[in-house]
Amino acid sequence: MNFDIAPAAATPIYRQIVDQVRRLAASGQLAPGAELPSVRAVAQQHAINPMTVSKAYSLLEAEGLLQRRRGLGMVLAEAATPAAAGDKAALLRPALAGAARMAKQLGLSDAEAQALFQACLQDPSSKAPYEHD
Amino acid sequence: MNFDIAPAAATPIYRQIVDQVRRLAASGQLAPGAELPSVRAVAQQHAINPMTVSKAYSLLEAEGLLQRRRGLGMVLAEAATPAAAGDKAALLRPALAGAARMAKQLGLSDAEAQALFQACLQDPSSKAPYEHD
Amino acid sequence: MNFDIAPAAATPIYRQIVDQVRRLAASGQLAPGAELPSVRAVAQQHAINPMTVSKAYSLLEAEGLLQRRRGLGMVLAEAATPAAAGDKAALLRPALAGAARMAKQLGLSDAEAQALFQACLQDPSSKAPYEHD
Amino acid sequence: MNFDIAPAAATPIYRQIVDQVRRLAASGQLAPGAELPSVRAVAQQHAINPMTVSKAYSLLEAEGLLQRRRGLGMVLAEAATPAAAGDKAALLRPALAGAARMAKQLGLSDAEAQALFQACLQDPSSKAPYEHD
DNA sequence: GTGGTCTAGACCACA
DNA sequence: GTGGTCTAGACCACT
Repeated sequence: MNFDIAPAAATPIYRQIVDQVRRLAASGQLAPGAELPSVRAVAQQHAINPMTVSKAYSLLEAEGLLQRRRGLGMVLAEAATPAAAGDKAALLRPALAGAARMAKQLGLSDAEAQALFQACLQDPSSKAPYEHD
Repeated sequence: MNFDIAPAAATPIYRQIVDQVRRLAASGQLAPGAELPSVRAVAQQHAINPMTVSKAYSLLEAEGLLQRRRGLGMVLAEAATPAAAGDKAALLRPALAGAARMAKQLGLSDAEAQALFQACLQDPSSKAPYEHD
Repeated sequence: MNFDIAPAAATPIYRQIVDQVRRLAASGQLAPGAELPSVRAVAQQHAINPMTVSKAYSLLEAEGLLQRRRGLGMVLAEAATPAAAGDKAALLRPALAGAARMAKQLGLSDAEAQALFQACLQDPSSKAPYEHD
Repeated sequence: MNFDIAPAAATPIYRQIVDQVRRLAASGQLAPGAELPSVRAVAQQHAINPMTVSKAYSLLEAEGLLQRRRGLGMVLAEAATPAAAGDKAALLRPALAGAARMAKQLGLSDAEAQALFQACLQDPSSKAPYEHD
């Protein structure tokens, strides 16, 4: 399991992790009982502070999404079943709504905006949103 | 000219202004030479501090998008044609790319994501993205 | 007589005028009794506010360098004889001293700095110093 | 690392900092990855407001010359090689070009101007340029 | 510890 | 009228 982290992005690192776990859990790509990479492993891999990863995990634990298994690290909580389509939509909508407002301000037609989105869906490269210059 | 400001959003106010001017300039809705509302006017209208508005304008000036007409106010730079102000697509793509990655992590199909985006384009309500809790 | 005015520069317009008249008078390029261009002419030629030109002339009058001849406009005061070389140097030194400090911070040798200055002396084009981005 | 700040000069403090960092980066005296003194440290050392320092750093970040290491401080951007930071000559030329035009207006010969510049290079004392009266 | 953001208010300078 | 600059102090967020 790899997190997709952009240290220079505007969204704080701990939040990038939290949001990603939420989404992976909602989609079922992370199954109940599945182990998460250790704090140290994540920290080392992305050259970030272990405290940052730990903070993210702690938040997810407080939320009930993760469980601490002694000596084993964190695993996805058994109760964390994949979400219904509606719930998934709720996690995605804010981002899309923001993009939609931007498209309007840019004077793009709905068709143009959708074409651009389609391109992004097919090409998963490119950077994170809201980066500071 | 009115800015669309959400004081409670996670994105700082000054940045909301900066981003909006960029998009309005790129779309041509703000023509080169056009006057921007005065710092004091914007501040009063949205009940925010003049310095916050001033900060946004200063950044845009440093960026070359705005020019100071001394003692008169700020105008959109003559050189800031919609083309020069940056591709519309370039201003929108980061947000869409981020949303696309989220959709993948949620296990949504491209069609599902597109449908949700379509809904957002037609319903301009809803909140700003990336709000902190 | 033409003033060399850069409306976008950091130094205020009125001060650009004041300093220029001082230098032209010190050098003798503007002789005692010589007429200065009218406020309206300068304002129109450079698309600046007549009040700005007027302010500059008033300051120079208060300084004794200009005299108001009724119906004739401003003329250089009879008492304004060309300055000695030492005085001219005094008007130029601050600018050169600032440039010298910059050269040091840039790690340029004296020879390199002088070569660059020599180039500037021979090519009178290029922009004003201290422009805001 | 110490900044050279003149609180009484006409050039605003934040701009003195910005310009100095630019020059130190261009000269290589500040290497990519090097840490800058903290906002609070600079503020305390020169008895100025932290926001003033912060403003300078923010501008330099927007410019791409500095990068924020969250929670740690600012470092010179990795991409900011002396070359990329802008030609040394480009940073010095505007000041020299302005001085050259002044010299012409003063009726000084190139040799006289050069001699005066030479003196300034050897005597690093003297005041900042463009002080308002 | 770090920087970011905003406020409130002051004073200046320019046109 | 306009924006620019700085201060003092608050609170937040990240590491």
